[in-house]
Amino acid sequence: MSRGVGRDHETVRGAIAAAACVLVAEEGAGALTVRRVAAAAGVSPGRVQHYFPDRTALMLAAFDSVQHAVAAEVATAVGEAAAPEQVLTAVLRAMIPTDDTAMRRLRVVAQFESLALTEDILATRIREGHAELLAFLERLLESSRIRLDSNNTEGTLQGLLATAEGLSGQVLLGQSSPDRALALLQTSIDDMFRGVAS
Amino acid sequence: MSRGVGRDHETVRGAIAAAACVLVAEEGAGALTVRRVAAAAGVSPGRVQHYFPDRTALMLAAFDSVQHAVAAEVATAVGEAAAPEQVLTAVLRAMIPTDDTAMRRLRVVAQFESLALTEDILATRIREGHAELLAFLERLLESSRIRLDSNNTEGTLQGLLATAEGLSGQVLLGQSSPDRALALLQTSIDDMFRGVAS
DNA sequence: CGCAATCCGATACACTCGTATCGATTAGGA
DNA sequence: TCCTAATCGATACGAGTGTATCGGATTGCG
Repeated sequence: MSRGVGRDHETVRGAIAAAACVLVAEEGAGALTVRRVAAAAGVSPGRVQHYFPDRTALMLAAFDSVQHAVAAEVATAVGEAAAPEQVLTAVLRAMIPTDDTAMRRLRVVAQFESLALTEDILATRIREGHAELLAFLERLLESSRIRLDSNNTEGTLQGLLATAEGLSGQVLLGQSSPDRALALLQTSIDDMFRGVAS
Repeated sequence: MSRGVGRDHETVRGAIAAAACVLVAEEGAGALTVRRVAAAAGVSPGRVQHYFPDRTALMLAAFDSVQHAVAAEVATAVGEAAAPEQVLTAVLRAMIPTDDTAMRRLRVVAQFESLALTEDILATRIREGHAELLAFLERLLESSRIRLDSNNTEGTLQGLLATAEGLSGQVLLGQSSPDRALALLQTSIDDMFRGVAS
């Protein structure tokens, strides 16, 4: 079944999109090309063209691929934690790359974020994902007995997310080691939980 | 004096680099091309080629252009402030884009940061600039009577810078309004100055 | 068994890219 | 004055790009 109608469309699409992601991680967003993605996936350029009509469609599929990977990472971080505070901490720590795979994944995310400054469709999707994560964390804290100070849960969470994103960028650029970034993030989290009537 | 030896080399180079910056701000890093930069600068492609031997040289010149603009912005922010706390606050607030020009400037910085994930030379220069800013702020606070808590001035500053960078990214992506980002940044700064023996 | 739909490789075309090169023009020092 | 070096525009070439198109191969349904 190497040809014909029998192929699982979504499987092939996903494999090509995944190959596109590792290509972006290693060579940047400028490598998002039909022929180079085909080479990275070990596939003929015609096949890539068959599954993705546009270069834009290829780009969006690659973005969906990382976004799903990030969502899965967050899900496992949530699953391993018990108390709401631990969930929040786990999610935030997952935004700091420590091993190679997280490094690659976050490099891809960074590349797409810079692409989003030009491509409006990407910006919209990133905004949606960001809002979804924020809402999830907000519900998490509000449904628990945890009440952050200054009755401004959303703002506090947004600040924490910004800190984690900034630290992630510092690690990606080699300005800070992963351990140092994790430590700084932890102090920010602790500062937030301090002065809280738990 | 439109031709010949009389031209001021650095002036022309700077003008082309500046045009390259606005091009990157509007169309992304993928627009960093000899011909497109020439068109944006209102200049023949041959002239751009004369002043920049490589595409890499053009890229580095454009990066130097924004870096100098950022340094100038920081300098004015420092000049307008009096007390060291005000200087720190002014520098951090300058990292959040409020008007169009700051928006464009920080968009360019973001594009170059994503390029730096692939181009090592850019990453080195960004690291140097970042370290320089960090050292400046550290000297500023240590030379004054201000002593931050936990005798960890550098770490605290790095955390604040990460927060400002993260908030800047959120504003660039439209996830947060400039006013909201400024407010969140201010609370982070206030939280830091709280519990300090001033 | 047909046969239509899908899958896939190959080719072609028009374009843009970086870069090399040539010739003309101009300014300023010998 | 004249001549060298700098400046600049134009052209050319090979490589790589997105995309359209064609033909063959394969599968599953009627």
